[in-house]
Amino acid sequence: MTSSMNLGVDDQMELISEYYPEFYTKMVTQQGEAKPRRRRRKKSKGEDGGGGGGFKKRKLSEEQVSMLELSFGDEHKLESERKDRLASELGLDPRQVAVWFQNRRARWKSKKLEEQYSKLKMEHDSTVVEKCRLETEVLKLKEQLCDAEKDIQRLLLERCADGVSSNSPSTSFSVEAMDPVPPFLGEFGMDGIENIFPFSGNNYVNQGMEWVNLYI
Amino acid sequence: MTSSMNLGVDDQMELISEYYPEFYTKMVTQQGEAKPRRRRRKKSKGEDGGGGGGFKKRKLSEEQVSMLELSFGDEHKLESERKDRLASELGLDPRQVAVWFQNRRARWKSKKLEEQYSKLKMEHDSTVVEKCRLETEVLKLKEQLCDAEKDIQRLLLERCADGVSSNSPSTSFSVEAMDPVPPFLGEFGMDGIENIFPFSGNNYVNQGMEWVNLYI
DNA sequence: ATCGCGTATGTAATTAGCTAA
DNA sequence: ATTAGCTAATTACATACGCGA
Repeated sequence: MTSSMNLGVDDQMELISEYYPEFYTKMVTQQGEAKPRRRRRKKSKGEDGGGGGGFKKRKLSEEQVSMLELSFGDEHKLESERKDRLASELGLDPRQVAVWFQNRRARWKSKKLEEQYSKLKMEHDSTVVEKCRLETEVLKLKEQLCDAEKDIQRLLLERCADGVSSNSPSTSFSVEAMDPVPPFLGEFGMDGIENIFPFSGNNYVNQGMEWVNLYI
Repeated sequence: MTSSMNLGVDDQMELISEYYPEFYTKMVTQQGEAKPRRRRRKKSKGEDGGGGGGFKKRKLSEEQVSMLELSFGDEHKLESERKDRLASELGLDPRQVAVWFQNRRARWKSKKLEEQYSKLKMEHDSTVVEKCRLETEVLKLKEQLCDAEKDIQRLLLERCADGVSSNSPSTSFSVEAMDPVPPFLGEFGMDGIENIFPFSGNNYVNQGMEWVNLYI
């Protein structure tokens, strides 16, 4: 509806012939068929290829494509020399070869991107599983720690109760033990415990059992 | 120049409009000039036989595109009715409108995919960070648990040493009275031990249970 | 600096295969 | 069974950018 018809038919034909120069079109057919009046191409396969109104054969032959693929596999870049060689070998215009490579690179890129996506997806999923596992482990450990703390409190109370007379050089512990112990050993809260039990040094963990000597 | 000499002008137009619908759409925008004659294309691909001339401008005008975008924003699918309406409003072949929508959907899809990728990437990264945090937390908790366990061992030894003379097994249970720990202790068959050490029997004991033998 | 070339990106159009009305 | 519309892949062209002689 917009203007469009300000060009004459000749001009349009000129444009057509410029746009679709024969070298890629292999043209043809020119079937004398009367008029494709109004008809939309009755697609279905054969019609076009055979002689229906097909103007051009834009599709590359299988051989051409496989050759191009082979070359692409060697190297995604296309130097002039290779381009010209391929073009003459395959009977194509160098321009076609160049365009094919451009498009092939684009395709390769998006496929690559898709691969990366699914790779990342896998990685992510397994990381999520790991994270869940760690979360439950943390919960379990916290619970255990809580229980252990309760045991310690119990033992301390017990000792405090019947150990007043005994030789424990650290009666002060008992007093300290009465302090409100942090109900839940905080994420980083060994401090409370250490204050209460100064005998549990930081590093004795490494060696393990020397402390036994103190009591044996 | 091409092979259409045996078709009348009308037929040519029909073919043209069928295969190259863009020819009766824009062209305009080309500053009025009836004949876009000779070269504009600098050169390079120049060859192009024939007559050089013109350019094609197959691009849709901005107005057309923005209209289409608007419509696409409303709804990605395109019903016939809308297609025809748009086509006549924009002076395009319905086929063009359909093609535009198809391509637009494809673009939209790949953009969407890209978004999803970066979203997943973000998510993944933050999950990895979380996982690291959890790992260190697990280590810390294990250490704390180990320390607590050692304290318990020490206290038990202490109690044993003290209590040989006057141990009141019931005293420890008085402590237990104030312990609201639910007795879900038996998971790992600690029954015998719990009788002796009625602490919250939990898995944490399992880790270093060997020492218990010393007292049994 | 300009030009030529290759590349990257975006868009238009075509084709083949599939599906549903 | 035909037909229209869709997706996915292809082919082609244009435009813009970078680089090197």
